[in-house]
Amino acid sequence: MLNPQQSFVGPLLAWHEENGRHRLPWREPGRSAFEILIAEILLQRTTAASVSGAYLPIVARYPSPETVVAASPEAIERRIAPLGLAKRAEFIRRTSQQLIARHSGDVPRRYADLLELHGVGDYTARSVLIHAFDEDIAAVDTNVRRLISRFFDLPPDSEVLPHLADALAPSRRGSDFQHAMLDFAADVCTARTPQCETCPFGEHCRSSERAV
DNA sequence: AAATCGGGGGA
DNA sequence: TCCCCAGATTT
Repeated sequence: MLNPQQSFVGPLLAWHEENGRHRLPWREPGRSAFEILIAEILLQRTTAASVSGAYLPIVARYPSPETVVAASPEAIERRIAPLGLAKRAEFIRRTSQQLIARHSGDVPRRYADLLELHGVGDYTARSVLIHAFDEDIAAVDTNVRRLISRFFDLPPDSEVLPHLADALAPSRRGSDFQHAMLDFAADVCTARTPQCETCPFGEHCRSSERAV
């Protein structure tokens, strides 16, 4: 019985290197913490494919909290409306106000400070820490929950799942690991018809014996 | 704890 | 048509 680093993390990172969605615009090196925060808010309950079309014009027009606050709320909402959940325009506006008032316009590096931002919950706060500040932790969204619960044969609502995901995050590769879990769950370990036949985990997946 | 927000895409 | 999507806020 291999340990999870050998049976899960290693193959997952290898799969990601070959098959990951590396061209998504918010993953480009050099993105500011604010641009990453905006991406994570736009990605809430919204497919990466959908956000990828709208992201570049938005961060080009609103690259900083100051530019958000200076703009009209209606103009921001018009750009977000095609993605659904249009109240996220107000989330972004209020969060930008908070960043200016309490953090000198910068994105804070502390989890507790991030959580206080309007529109930022546990997942988004962790995502910013992972992708903007290189923390080796994990963020459990619907994709990661599905992947981990299947691979380790745990109930999807298990409370150990976030702790397990954190423990699996490899040193200095938290961002790659998070992207790998998201991409693999979106492309192979999908919600409806997972591609178990071609899954690189094979029988290491503890759900592989059974219909998933 | 449950309701609500939401348009877009895949099966 | 139904289900799902890098969740969080409100009730």
